[in-house]
Amino acid sequence: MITRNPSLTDQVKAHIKEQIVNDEFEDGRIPPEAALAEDLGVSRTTVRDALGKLEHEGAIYRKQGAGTFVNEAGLQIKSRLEEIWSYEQVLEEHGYTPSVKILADEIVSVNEDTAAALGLAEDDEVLVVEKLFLEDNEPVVLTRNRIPASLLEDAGGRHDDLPIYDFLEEYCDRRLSYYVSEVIPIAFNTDQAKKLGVRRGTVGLSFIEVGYDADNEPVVHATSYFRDDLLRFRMIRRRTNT
Amino acid sequence: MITRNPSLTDQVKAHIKEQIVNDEFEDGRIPPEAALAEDLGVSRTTVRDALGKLEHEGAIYRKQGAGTFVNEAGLQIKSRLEEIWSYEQVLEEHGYTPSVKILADEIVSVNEDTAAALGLAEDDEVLVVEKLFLEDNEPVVLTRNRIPASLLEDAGGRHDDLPIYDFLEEYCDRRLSYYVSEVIPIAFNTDQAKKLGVRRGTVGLSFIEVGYDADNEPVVHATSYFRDDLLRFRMIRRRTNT
DNA sequence: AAGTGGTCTAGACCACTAT
DNA sequence: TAGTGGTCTAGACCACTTC
Repeated sequence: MITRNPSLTDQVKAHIKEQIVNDEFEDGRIPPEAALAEDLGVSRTTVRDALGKLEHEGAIYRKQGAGTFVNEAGLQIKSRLEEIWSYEQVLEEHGYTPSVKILADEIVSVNEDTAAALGLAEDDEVLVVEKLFLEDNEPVVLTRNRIPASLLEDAGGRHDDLPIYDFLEEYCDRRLSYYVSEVIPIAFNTDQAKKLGVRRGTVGLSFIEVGYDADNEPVVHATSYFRDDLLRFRMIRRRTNT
Repeated sequence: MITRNPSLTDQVKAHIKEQIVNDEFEDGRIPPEAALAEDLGVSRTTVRDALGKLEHEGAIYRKQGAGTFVNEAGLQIKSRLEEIWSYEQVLEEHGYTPSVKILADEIVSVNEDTAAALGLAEDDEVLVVEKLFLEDNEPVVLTRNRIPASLLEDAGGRHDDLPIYDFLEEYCDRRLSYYVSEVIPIAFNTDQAKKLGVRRGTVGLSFIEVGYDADNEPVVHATSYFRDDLLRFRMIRRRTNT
């Protein structure tokens, strides 16, 4: 069930983004919205939506009355915390060729934390998949995903090499919509340190998160651990007028 | 120079948010956009913009063809990393009555890191303000802000008790627009531990960030340290279609 | 005064969900 | 099939910056 017809807005966004990356705008100044709309044969609203997304990503900034400009500093940011989706992708953006090692892939009884996170009963079962992401044989990220066994349509076969969101679409017919993540600094314990190839007590970042599908149902409980010396996250924090 | 006339969109957003908080929608179902538009006497576009902001905040979720619903889980999230602006506010949301202690407030020669972050020359000067945020006499957050001395319009007087963004507006005529933040786990050193009232080597979270004004000029270099045992951050990570 | 982004309207049509 | 959110248009007027 593949859907996806890039919206006009996304096409416009991609088009402008490409011109930005290729440095096709003089002095980093992007043409007026009205001009872009006419050139591309779309309405100004469509152009504005596209520019709004680019602004949110940090690729451009706008000044009322003055114009729209390329944000050189914003373009440099990699590993944006708000946008991470697959760790393969994150590592690739860092210029590495990542590999993945499956450390565990089994169906077990749910533990207390996961049951609470996913709203399961004590005696429910979950599929636990533990993976290690490496770059040049150096471990960088350790993840553990827990998915309710009741969601699995097909219990057999090799499938653990898929990114978690692909797995959920493929084998559970659920589309991951967003995560609520807790950001936690930790000193790795013996097990984590061994898997990540560092000394016990080394400090790193971790996430504890719950992923929700389009119906706002929790579908995955995940914990991730990162080597701070190899991967560091950034984010753009904007003013909100609550 | 006070501007600010809440836009129609923001008024609509606040109105709907209030109804959500007061649990005025049956079964967590929010009325159709067309109905809201008619009831409030605004266009559907305005309603959609307002709902879009609420969705981004995690207060609601939408399902094409089905409707718009209250996101009970999303409403519970406090201390959203993307939305932090003042630490006083963060602590208040946690139910504390925060106090602030000024540990330093002086003009000094810039160091290498700050010069690079703010694009200053070697011999430039910066105003350094170090603050400790406490709840019930218990330290929670330690921050150090560095602002180019050249931005200061008024060098004298007491002003260090203002939140950094108010200070920048008041004394530098600059409006802080966004931060680019690096999220780093650390083991506190002797100095940090002493100020935060924990043992040396305690693990905590830290930010290193650069704040930009409306003209996209860097105006502040900040470092912050958090006690993980007292304050923990969460965030909503959404899918992006690149 | 001219030009630019910001807000808002009214309406059309499409994609998807529910029944 | 009816109802809902998603996309897009065309145009008006406002707020602000620049010259």
